[in-house]
Amino acid sequence: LVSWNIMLAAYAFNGHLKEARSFFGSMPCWDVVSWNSMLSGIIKHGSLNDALQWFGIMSVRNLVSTNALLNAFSQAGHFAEAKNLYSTMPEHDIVSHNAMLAAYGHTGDVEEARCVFYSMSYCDLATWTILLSLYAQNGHLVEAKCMFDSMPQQDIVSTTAMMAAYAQNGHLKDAVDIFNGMHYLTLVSWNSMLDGYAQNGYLKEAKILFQIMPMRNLVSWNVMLAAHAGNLDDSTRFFGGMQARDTVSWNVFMAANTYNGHFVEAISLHMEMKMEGCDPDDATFISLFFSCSHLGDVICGLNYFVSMLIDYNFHATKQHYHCMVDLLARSGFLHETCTMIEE
RNA sequence: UGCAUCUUGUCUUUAUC
Repeated sequence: LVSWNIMLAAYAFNGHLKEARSFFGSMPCWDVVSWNSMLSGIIKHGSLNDALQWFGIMSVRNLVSTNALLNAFSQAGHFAEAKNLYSTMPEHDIVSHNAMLAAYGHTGDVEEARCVFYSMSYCDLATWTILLSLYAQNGHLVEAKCMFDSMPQQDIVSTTAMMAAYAQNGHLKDAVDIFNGMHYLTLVSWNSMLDGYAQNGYLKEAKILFQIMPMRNLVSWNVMLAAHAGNLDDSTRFFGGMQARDTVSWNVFMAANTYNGHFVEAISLHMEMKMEGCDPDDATFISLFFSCSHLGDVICGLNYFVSMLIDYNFHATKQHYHCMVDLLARSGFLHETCTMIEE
């Protein structure tokens, strides 16, 4: 059974969901790991609805299944459901707590995160690292450093997190010091350093680092694409030269267009990205709303808003509502703006 | 008591101010 499970996990983990499903069907017997492997494959590569459906038909479940679902909600931006599941699930382990903490990291809810943290009877390296990043990403660099100093050991992940924390908060020198002191570097370390240079205005250094990096992935390319956003020609050239693109690449390029006032082009990129097989995400819609807002095209913006809710089944976040308020208000629909705020 | 398969941490994109 373990051998079968390993094969199943290989299919599911790498996104071959069709093969995984048929392999699952051909198995002589199943245990909770089999069901969970399929579930996590669907969560990683499929839709939330498919994951929920699979969860519904699972004949055995355990805490791992529930934790996976909790993470699925969080990844999909359904934080209310995540919180609800977390507070109603019959038992928790450190993975459940960490997953919920990470979810609060995404919403920027520092206070809620603190409550979870104080309720935990013990924590591990992941807990400390989640808190470190949560503080750093919300502008609390001192607290982030405090987490780094408080953790019982520092591993490659937490050290990289601290490095990124410095870089993201404008302390490039400190980030470089950590980078130079690291015994070995992962792709994430390289990307963090690359982004540090790019975001802090050192484009020349970023270009050099990009050339000499021993490994690169799409994140590295996207960082460099974003670094060129100030100049639409450069950005267009770089984008055109990319051998592969994902949703983030398209989002970055859309942002480059809006940044340079090319709102119509930004909106049309949305069609192109779909034709290339990249699905829009919540950030894509924020860019779209922004472009519509600056074009004064309320109808177009509202259409996209409805499409986001109906066609894509996304939850509108606070950011999306802010954009809609901006869209309506800029065009003088004050009454409708107030209605949207109130409702 | 110990070894294999499933869930949590670090990198890139977005609005307002």
